[in-house]
Formats: sequence, C-alpha cells, structure tokens
Amino acid sequence: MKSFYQSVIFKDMTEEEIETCLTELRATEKTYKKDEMILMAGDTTERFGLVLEGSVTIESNDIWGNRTILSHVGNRHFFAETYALLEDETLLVDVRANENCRILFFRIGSLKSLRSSNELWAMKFICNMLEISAYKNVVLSGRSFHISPRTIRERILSYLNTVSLQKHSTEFDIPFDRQQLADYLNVDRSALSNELSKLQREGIISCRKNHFELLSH
Amino acid sequence: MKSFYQSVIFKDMTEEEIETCLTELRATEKTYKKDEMILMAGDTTERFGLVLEGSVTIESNDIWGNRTILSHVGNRHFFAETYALLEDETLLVDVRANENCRILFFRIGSLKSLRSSNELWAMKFICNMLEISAYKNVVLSGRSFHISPRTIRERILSYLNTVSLQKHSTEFDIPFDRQQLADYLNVDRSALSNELSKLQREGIISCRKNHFELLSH
DNA sequence: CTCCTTTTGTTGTAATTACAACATACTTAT
DNA sequence: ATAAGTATGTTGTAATTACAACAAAAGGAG
Repeated sequence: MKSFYQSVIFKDMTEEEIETCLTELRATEKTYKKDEMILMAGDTTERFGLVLEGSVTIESNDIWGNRTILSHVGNRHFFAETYALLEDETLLVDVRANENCRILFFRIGSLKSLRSSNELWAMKFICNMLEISAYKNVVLSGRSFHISPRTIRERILSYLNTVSLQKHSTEFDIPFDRQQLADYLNVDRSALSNELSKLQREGIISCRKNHFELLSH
Repeated sequence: MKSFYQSVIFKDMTEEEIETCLTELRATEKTYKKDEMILMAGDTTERFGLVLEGSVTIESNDIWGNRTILSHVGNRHFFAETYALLEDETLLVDVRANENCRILFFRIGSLKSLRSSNELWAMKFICNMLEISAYKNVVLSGRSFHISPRTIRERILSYLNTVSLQKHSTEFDIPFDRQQLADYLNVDRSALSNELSKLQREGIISCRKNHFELLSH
C-alpha cells in the first residue's frame, strides 16, 4: 500500500477501490524540475494533481509583472481539483514546482463520466471530493466575511463573533497570534494591537494573548 | 411535475429519481411567517432548505447588536446546504423569512448514509451538489483574492487581470457598473472612479464605461 | 429637442490605516 | 538568574481611503 493512499481524498476507501479509482481516472505520474510550470493561468484543465514528492506553489502573476504567492501544496495534498471538476473554468493562478517533484494526475474532466456510474468506489470518491469542497467553502466564506468590513474594528468584532458562535461561549482561545490574526484579517499588526487596546479600554472585549472574552455588558 | 424539480440541484435527474430522492432524504415542507427565524447562528443542522415560495434572507447578527444582510435566497434556490453536508459545522449566520414562505427541507446529515449507497439517483444528486459547491468555491476564492490587496489600485488591477485571463484578451467588457464594481471590491465608488482615472492618465489601462483595455506598457 | 433621471467623474476634508521606530512583556536556553 | 530572542503594545507621521457635495456626461420619455 502506497503512502498517498492515506490522502483524505481516498478516505474510507479500500485499497482495491483506490486502485480501481486510479485506473478509471487514468492516473499518471509526472516529474517536474524546480521552477518548472505545471499549470498555467488562462488554461483550463480536466486533471487535478496529487503531490507525491516535493512541493508546488500556487502563484498569481499579472500582466504588469506583479507576482503573489498564494499557497504551498506539499506531500499528499492536491491542487486544481476545483478546476478539474468545472472543466470550463479558466485557471486564475499558476502552479509551479517549488522544488523537484513528482505529481500524480487524475483525469476527472467534469463529472459527466462519473455521474452515470453506480459503483461504490466512485460514490465514495465523489463524496470525499464533496466533503473537501464543502469544507473549503466554509473556510473561504468565513474569511471573505471577515475581511469585508472596511475598518479594523469591525473586522475584529466580526471574527471574534464567529469564533464565539463556534465555541458556544463568550470566552475562548483563538488559534492565531497577533501577526497571524493581522494576516488573516488583512490589516497591519500594530494597527491591530492598537485597536484591540481601544476595544478593551471601551469595555467591549477583554483579552490577554490569544484568550478573549466578549463583554456585551 | 412540480416546478421545483427544475432546480439545479436536480439537474439531469428523471422525475422518478427526484421522487426517490425526496423520499430517501425525508423531504418535508414547512411554512414560515414573515420575519420568523428558520435557522439560527450557533446551531448545527443536518437539513438544508429549498425555497418553494417567498424568500429568505441570510443575515449576521453579532452580540453587540450589529446586523448585516448577506444575501437573499429566492424561489427554487437553496440555503445551508454546506452546513448540512458538514453536520458538525456551526452555522455562522441566521436564516430568516423575508416574507411568508414555504420551505422544503432535505435531511442530508453528513454524507455517511449516502456514501455507501450505489444507486443512480444518489450519484447524480451528489454530483450536482459537488458541482454547485465547486462553483461556489471559484466565486468565493476569486472575491477573496480581489479584496485581499489593501489599496484600491491593487484591487482593481487584480480584478482586471483575472477577467482578462477568463476572456483570453486584454480588451473586454466587465459585468459591473461602477457602483457594483465598487461593492464587489469593497471600496467607495467615487474613490474607485478616481483611481480608474489615475490608472488611465498613467497609461496602465484604458476604459470607457464597462469596456476595459489593459496596456502592459 | 428638452426635461428629467441615472451614472460617472472630480474635488476637498476628515477619518482610518500602514508603516516605522521604539518600548515593554513574555520565552527559552544556558 | 541572566541574556538573547520573540511577541506584543505604543506612538507619531505619511499615505490612503471614505464621505459628502457637486459637476459633467449619458440615457430615456415625452
């Protein structure tokens, strides 16, 4: 049993089911040298990649030459699965080899072929994809919601309110230090600290390090 | 055949398959009076709703009393499907009846039950959910990417660059007027107009109403 | 064409933020 | 316990933005 069988994308699938899956989706391995382009913005793709060795970066390069690194994808993690599911969606990012790497590609090519299959491996695989996609959705919409307000104060309160809902308590720890919270909310760290101080002085919250309490008074 | 059979969630399913689906997911109808709460932030849910009549609003209410209306869900559209798929995820928003309405609820209660089914209706239904979820993902990550930069200029350029990729051209129309673009990028309309003027004066772009051209040098 | 409405562009000002530089508190290793 | 390193808080300034008020342009109805 190969190590990538443990990827969440194969969760609760037997070895046999995984192997059927690999065959049916015509999984093929490919190697890339450091800095080589794997997928290019502007293209579409019917394949998604699972990293077997090394790592890749997801980056955005605009026509004026600005580069932004959006994320890293390491061992047993995958990329471009959303675009493979939606064959016609244009990739908006480049995928590039961050070091020499080995990638396993799966052809999904929209769901047309799979949707008429009534085999168990297919059902499990799609369910796994759906769970991954749904979870990504929660993360993305959460962040989108928290960086929508225009002031630092509103972003903080929006974020703290949702954590409070998740923890079912007005007192809780957050999983970020100041710098990480600032990055998450897309604001300057010192401005964040400053606003947290103000919120405390005004009696709206109370916090110490990553422990927070909401005071609705 | 009832009109809600045409919802995208039942795409390419026969009437018979849809009816099996309704039975298996124990679909039940419920009516709500205007302003009545349908789902509450902080709860979890194993059901998602399809609007049969009237409309609902998705809103956020924090403990300090601030209300934000996030979206409207009208006829044949649905809500909370992501939370129903991920049973344990806490709802971060309230769902409230915007007017008297009729809702059809489907019990998904995570994918556990469905993942071991090998019937065609289930496969089609899950594929539809996956497609919807994947598409939502593209929309959300696009927006998240465009509002991440801190200056209006960078947001504009980020947005225009992706549209250019999608249209495979440096000249294109955008589907927004100024106010809508400002809302999408989370900036003030007049500040947006102003920045567009500057970008034109500097020869970086050229635009007239919703027609844009990117000038790479 | 003319009046009216809507959209878009412009400008000045107040508010907010980023940024830099520094002070303080907290950790960790020795 | 001390020293070095890291995280957090504070402050002042320059840059950016929101906001309001208005001007100009575009579109529609009669």
